[in-house]
Amino acid sequence: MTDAPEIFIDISTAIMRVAGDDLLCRMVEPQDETANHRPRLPFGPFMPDQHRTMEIGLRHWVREQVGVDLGHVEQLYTFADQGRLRDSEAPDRHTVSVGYLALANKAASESGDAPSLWRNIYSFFPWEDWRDGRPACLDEAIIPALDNWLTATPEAQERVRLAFGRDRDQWDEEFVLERYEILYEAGLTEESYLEGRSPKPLYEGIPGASLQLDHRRILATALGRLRGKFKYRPVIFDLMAPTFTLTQLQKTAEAILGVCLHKQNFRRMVEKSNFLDSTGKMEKARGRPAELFRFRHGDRADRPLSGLRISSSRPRRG
Amino acid sequence: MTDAPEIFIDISTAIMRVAGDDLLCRMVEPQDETANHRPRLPFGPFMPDQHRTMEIGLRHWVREQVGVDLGHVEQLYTFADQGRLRDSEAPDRHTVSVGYLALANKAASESGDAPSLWRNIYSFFPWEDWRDGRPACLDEAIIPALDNWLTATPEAQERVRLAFGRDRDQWDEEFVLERYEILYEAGLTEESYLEGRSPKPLYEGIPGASLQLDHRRILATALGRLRGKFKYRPVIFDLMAPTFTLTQLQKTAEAILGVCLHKQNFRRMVEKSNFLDSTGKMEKARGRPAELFRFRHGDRADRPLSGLRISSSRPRRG
DNA sequence: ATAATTATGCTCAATTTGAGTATAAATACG
DNA sequence: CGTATTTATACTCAAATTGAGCATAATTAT
Repeated sequence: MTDAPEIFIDISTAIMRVAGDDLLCRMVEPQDETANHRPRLPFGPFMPDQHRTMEIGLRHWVREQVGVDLGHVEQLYTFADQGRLRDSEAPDRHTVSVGYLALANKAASESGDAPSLWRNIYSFFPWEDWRDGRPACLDEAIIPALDNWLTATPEAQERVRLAFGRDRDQWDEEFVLERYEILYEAGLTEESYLEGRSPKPLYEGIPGASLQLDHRRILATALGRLRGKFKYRPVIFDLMAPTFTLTQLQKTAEAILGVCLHKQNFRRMVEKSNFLDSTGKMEKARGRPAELFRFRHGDRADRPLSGLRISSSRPRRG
Repeated sequence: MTDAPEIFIDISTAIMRVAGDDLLCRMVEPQDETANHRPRLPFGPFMPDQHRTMEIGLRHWVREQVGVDLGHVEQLYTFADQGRLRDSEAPDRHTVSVGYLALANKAASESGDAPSLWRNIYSFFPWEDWRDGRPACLDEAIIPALDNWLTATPEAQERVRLAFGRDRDQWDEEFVLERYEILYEAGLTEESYLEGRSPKPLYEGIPGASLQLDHRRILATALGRLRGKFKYRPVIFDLMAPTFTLTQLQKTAEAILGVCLHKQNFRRMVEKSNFLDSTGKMEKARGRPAELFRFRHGDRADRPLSGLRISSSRPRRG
């Protein structure tokens, strides 16, 4: 065994929040000119001398860089491929990147925080939002560009078909990372171009903002994980205010999944799940007032919020 | 920002295989006397100079240490808590541990490999095997010991109830890691004693062999992940021979889940999933011959093997 | 007053699930 | 040779769940 060379570990966190119909992620704006003006996630090195665990390290950097109050925190994945995280200041450094998903407590994060730093997650992945029907960018830009790439790379055919709906409407909303990776490999992201993977800026017709380093990859992992996880664990309540209406809960679920749900069936499923306590109160808004509910902690918490299998009443809305 | 101190990364792999009714994991026997004679998983340092990705590094160490042919490979988790991976030779070193799950191709791994190095996974987690009914060790040793711990640690009550069946038979077979972590924290594993977390060897009444370093923790993560994953992705076929009967497939599913399944319903579900092609052949054994099937690759592969929600016809057998 | 809007209650057919019973095709063994 | 045993497979049936929609209630907007 040769002795191992020096390695640095970066911890990056995708902090999510919901506001109205939008799923938001907290950004840090670039501070210098070298970084191409792209935003980034809060991140910093893991320092085992000062941080007993990585989660402690993560909370340290989040507090220091964005000061958001975190609820649920979950490790996503450790990325170590060389060439996907090149630091422009130290290109030879070996860096491994550990990505985390964190949910911001809604009440705490809405007060006194620069709202412009919270970006709609679908501004980075426009093809993932099907709430207004199939995203136009798929047929207008992405599929043609991928078809073009596939003529040169026929062995990727199967992967592409699996990730981007075979036949027609077979779209697994959890394959967020796989779709982003395909676009990266096909040279259809700004990141692939900047990292020298694509000779020409093929990404220019493709919508979706890019981020620094591998942060968009981490964000894709975070969205995919959140979409999967909230189907069988009640993490969605971390994104809600202390009390909420069933419509607000549904809008949150739809923002996460990027799909519309059948209202009456959503209500039926949620009621049966036994996760809600009714406060007697009502929320007044436009039409008939809606009852306000509260998440039932402890007791039966952490039971699968089962049945949240989408029934996706397609278009509508808009 | 202080500059970060030197860190080493270990990659450890739980390689799984099925033989008959047993789910096996490949071990490496300790080579010196210092290591307390406990077995370990194949592992080695991540060397970014030589390995472009961690998966390449993993395959390198696996080839060198055990020479098993790997099928599906999947990253599990990155553990970084200080004090859970102390190397007796270098106690001050900062080591981060990345765990992987790998499935051994059955055909390849059965030939010419020391069978004694493949250990039944339930020898490390006897409380996870419910195929013969509720494991006796739960009521005889584990629950009483945990109750004892809970009197000193009442805040853990909820966690314990969630992981180890509340009321009666509510047991989520995917919470393998959480259960192991609770036992570790309660001082009921050999690891907690050796790492100085438990002053007295409380683990002595609790069945289940221990491993070196944090390898049993990685193994718990691997089992939990496998139990979850094969319900919605067809990874189970990586554990099968090229052709197999439905009973063999079911035995494999039961070995993974640690639970018995209803035979007719399992058959119905598998047939509807469209994953199988029938070879015309028959397997002769004891009773009526069974048809041999083959996994249908490509075409519809990687569709959720949905409906593999256990119906668990409890005891029987034995 | 009436339209528009939102919430909620209820129905109904189709499908899926859980738990069997029944029968078929082999071997084991006296 | 015949009968028990073993294993595989086919089929049934009620209960529960799902997908889709209709109907009605309680507000605000005009």
